[in-house]
Amino acid sequence: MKLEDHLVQPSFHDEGQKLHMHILVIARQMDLMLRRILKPHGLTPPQYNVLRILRGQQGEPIAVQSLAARMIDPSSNTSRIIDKLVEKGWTDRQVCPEDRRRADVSITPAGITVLTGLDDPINAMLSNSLNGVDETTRTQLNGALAHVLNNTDDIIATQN
Amino acid sequence: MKLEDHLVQPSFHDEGQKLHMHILVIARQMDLMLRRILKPHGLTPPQYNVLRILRGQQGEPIAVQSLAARMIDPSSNTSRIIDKLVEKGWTDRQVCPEDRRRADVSITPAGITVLTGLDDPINAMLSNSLNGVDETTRTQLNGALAHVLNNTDDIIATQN
DNA sequence: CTACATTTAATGTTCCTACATACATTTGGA
DNA sequence: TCCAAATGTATGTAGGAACATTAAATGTAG
Repeated sequence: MKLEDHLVQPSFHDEGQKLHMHILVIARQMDLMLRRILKPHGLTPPQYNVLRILRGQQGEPIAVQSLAARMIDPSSNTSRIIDKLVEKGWTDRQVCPEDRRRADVSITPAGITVLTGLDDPINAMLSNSLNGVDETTRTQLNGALAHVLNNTDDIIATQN
Repeated sequence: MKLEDHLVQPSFHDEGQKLHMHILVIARQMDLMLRRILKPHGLTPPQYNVLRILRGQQGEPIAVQSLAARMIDPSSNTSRIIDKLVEKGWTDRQVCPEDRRRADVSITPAGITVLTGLDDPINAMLSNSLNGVDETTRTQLNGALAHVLNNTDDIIATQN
């Protein structure tokens, strides 16, 4: 199904607008696919994102704000996302002794187990979604998108 | 700011994963920029999306389900989005005489006026965000992303 | 023409998000 | 030492999104 069919539109006359729409629609689809995989495990995409970051810490606890900075959506309400994960026993949170304002967060063995079970289906999904896009093209895409990201960063910084 | 800095990650070893993250982060940024432009006008991105589709109809009313099919996020709660737009006087909704299950929706002159005022800032934002990406590259990107969209469509259809 | 299925839109409900605000703690200067 | 500002996290609140359910109208088979 082409973008034009998704949006039931005869054609785009502007490659830029089409690109914009492609990015939005694909991001939407990726989110949808991810949610469907995560749902049976009682996880949302931001919660999964947090667990992934914590696993990447290899046991080293991390402050809430550093977690937030690493998230795909940095405006997420990190405290409450952690709440949910603590409830389920997948993360630990405790007051940092050196600075009692801070909360040190880390992943539990149970959290690791959940993630491990998710690795295969999610990697499969990602790899399938890029089927037929060869390595060279992927690199080119990333190059161009890095450019776009730079631009959007500037725009957002200017708005602030 | 590179993707690696956004996610405070030293590097990606996999172009596919990087591409995935690029799409998610950029989509997120585009949504943020759009929301900031729309907010003073009391519009959300899905509401704006609906108004754009209605304007494209050139006066021809459209059923709620057709509207939903044209939206970037087709799972949106179209009825309630229209509620908001009707409240503000930017759309009309009336029962379709031929099939009284249907609701015919159209944009009002006031709605057109709002959109007209938004055209310039939004086009500027879009064009700025693609600064430095030449036409050839845009076309290449769209080609590759069309491929990705095909794949995600398949995956989602299979999940259903 | 009646009963039942299907279609279309609206609504109920629960959870999540965005944004603002509050609270506790630390820091740095007078 | 004391106090104002800054910092780090949590929470209050309003609104939106996701998903299921309902209600009304139409289609269809017998």
